[in-house]
Amino acid sequence: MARAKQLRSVKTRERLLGCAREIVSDSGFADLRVEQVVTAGGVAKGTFFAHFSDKDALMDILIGERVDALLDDLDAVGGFRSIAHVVESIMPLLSFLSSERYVFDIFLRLSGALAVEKVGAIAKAICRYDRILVQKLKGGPFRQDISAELQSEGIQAFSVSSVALSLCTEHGDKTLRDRLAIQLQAWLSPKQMPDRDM
Amino acid sequence: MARAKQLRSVKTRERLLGCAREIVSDSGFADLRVEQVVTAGGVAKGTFFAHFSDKDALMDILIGERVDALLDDLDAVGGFRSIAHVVESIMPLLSFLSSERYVFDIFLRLSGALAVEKVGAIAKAICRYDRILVQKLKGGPFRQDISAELQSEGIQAFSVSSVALSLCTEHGDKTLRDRLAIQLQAWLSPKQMPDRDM
DNA sequence: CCAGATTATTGACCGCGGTCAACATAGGGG
DNA sequence: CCCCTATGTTGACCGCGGTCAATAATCTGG
Repeated sequence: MARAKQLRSVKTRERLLGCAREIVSDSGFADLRVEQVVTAGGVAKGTFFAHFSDKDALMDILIGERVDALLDDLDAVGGFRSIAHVVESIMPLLSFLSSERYVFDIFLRLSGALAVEKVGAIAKAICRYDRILVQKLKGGPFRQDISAELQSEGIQAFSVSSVALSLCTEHGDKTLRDRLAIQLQAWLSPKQMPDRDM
Repeated sequence: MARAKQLRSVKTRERLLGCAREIVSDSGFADLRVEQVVTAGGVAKGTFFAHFSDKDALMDILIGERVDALLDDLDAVGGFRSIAHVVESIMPLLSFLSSERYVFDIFLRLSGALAVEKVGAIAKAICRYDRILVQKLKGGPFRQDISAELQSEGIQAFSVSSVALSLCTEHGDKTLRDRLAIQLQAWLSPKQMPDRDM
């Protein structure tokens, strides 16, 4: 018979999460060490891994909640009115993802569900992101020949590639935004007359 | 005065590379250990890092040369004649990238030049990939409202996102190919009448 | 052929993520 | 109240990537 989780345990977990958040806000995600967290939390190393399967699982939570907060903002804006509106709306999220290479790496690695059961915070957030995009794309002033779902897929694909590029070339948000705007223009509002049936 | 690289050194490096290739062909990229390589090569661990800045640098070479070989095949086909032709042409590359999660991770991490000087094999290969795509897209039966360069960017973005998704959901190439085909159809041959000026 | 200067190699050592058998601390019947 | 069992916690230990001062091998000019 499974017994309920003890209060002591949840408190330990919350304490570790709190310490981790503090460390991240002090020195960023990439420099966080598990040792730091357990020292700050006053527990042994093993305890950490009793609460989180690995370091990535902690990062999944920390980054996932950040993304989720940014999605709250995104959710608050109305339906998309233009390409520029789309770009402006998702830029905060992309800025966060490109703020640290490590964050982007984690995000990509944990973006999908590895197994059906172990869907993490980031994976959940991405599903939510997709739902939000689809909802705001519906009825938007964009191409009608493909579904909002497919439009959303494209936005995500271009977003990821733009962030990846911006991390490589070490340019700022400016380049990211401009490149994305061009790509989304071509994706969401193609100007082609379909003269040929190809 | 800088002295020339000694023959012994080149031979050591080549031996390490050879051993590494063997190990990879035996047990894949992810399971390769630096210790394995140096043991097989009959040198000390430090020697490895005298020849490669880190393990990633070795992977960059090994994966880069694989990609380059696949690009040779791609280069051999003529200009793109259809969406299906594009998909079939690049599928070998995408299959390789999705063969191991580790390979894809390395590929993404090293896909851009971190510094201007240290452009690795993978980054070079991607540049070549882009050039090849652009060349084969020019004059293709696709949309005319955007440049071949932009078309190529989109293909790369959709490719990456398709591979990433296929790694998460653990489906085979089939799903990857189908999803990519749909996305590229919408990207390269939009069916929209531009009735509105948006 | 030798001496000094460069380059190549060595292996003990470190940092850090992750493991695990042993131990501590709760609950819940009897 | 005590014992039993499930749950929590511990810290020594491991694997593996990466470092570096010391040593060996090689080259070059005199």
